[in-house]
Amino acid sequence: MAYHHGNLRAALLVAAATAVAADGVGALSLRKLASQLGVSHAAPRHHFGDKRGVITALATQGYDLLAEALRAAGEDFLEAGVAYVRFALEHPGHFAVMYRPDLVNADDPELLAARGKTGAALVAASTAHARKAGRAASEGPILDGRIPPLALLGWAAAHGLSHLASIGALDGATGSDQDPGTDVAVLTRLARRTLRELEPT
Amino acid sequence: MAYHHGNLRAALLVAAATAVAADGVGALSLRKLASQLGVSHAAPRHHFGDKRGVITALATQGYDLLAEALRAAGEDFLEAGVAYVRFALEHPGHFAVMYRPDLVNADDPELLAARGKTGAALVAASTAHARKAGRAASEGPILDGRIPPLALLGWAAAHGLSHLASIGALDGATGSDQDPGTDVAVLTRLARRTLRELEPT
DNA sequence: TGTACATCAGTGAACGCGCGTTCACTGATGTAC
DNA sequence: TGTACATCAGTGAACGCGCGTTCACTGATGTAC
Repeated sequence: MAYHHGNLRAALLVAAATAVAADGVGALSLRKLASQLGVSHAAPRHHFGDKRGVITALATQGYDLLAEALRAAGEDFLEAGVAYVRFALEHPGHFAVMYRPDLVNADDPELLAARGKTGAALVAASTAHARKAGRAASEGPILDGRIPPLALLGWAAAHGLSHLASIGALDGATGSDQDPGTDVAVLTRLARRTLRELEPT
Repeated sequence: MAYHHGNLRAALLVAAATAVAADGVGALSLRKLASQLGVSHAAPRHHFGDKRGVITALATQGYDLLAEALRAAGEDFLEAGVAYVRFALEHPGHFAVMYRPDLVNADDPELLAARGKTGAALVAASTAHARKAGRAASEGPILDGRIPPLALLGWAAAHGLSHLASIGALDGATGSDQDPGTDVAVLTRLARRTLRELEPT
């Protein structure tokens, strides 16, 4: 074991995401993370300042990953919603922390930038949807703080599905024979089937 | 101060709901609750056994309250959704704990009964909706674990709106001049406007 | 009406625990010359 | 190529804190007779 870990910052974020996913953010302990990585318990301080800093960095990474997933879905409302749900299922540790403003440094510039990227991707997808539905003109602008009802509905539905799925509330709701449990594919299919109800016909 | 509080169980639940709403469930401390009520820190043990018991009782009370609110909304899909959102806004402490299966005694019979009542009320509302939309026959049964896509969409949307609103993510999304903040009425109106998109026309 | 007794509700001292944080430190790395 | 020095990354001992829980206890209440 070298004196310098070499990659401690990234390794801590991976360990933190895993720990939060497993036991919830309330059980997150810097000491546990450090010992898992074979490092002194004071080492994280160097990279994140304090515990809040670790959580802030995890949330920031989550927003970056989500923004990228939304961007990859293209300007497609349905696919963006599905990507949102899939992100929550595949990155439960990040997701759990992204909507906990009480646990992060609210004015961290990197956090704000990453969150802004996610917001822009959501707006892009809903703009495309509004255009497709031919309702853009009657709905007013999106960027000044108003969100078209249908776009908000889509976001809320994707978010609700994500949250419900992440806590296991949808287990048994798929009609599938196998226990869905953590089966991302099954739940993704459920999300697609559900969100399809919002597509303009 | 009488030796017997007389109403300690109920008072503890009120204090717990307030504390969770204010600082999150992670900051919940039995010692703080007890001292707020002017009671020894070991007193809660008599009524709830341990901390998990307190949280379980809070979740149970939450499900009871929600089931009653849904029932009061009648078998009306839109109003049930609005009631769901309003419940989350008016009882944030309960709501925060109802979807945290990791924090409760999973097999507590009273919890299961109360949760079952809520589930039944949700099913009733979505059954009514399916009937209204004239799609019941093609959607298959609801009670055997399958949920019609549109009903799931409604639940997910209501849940997503509730969760997003409860963490302040919708502040500024209403288009209202005033800062919505904790304004239940404004957010309820937003929820109604949003969920209306799901109504059969 | 009174007495004995069981049960219920709350006390307060004590325990051990894991935690985040602080601090002076040391080993490793990079850079200027 | 070698040396000096600044900076970066991680150490490990120590601190105080609030917490949940345990335990023997005491005061209050209800009930049987």
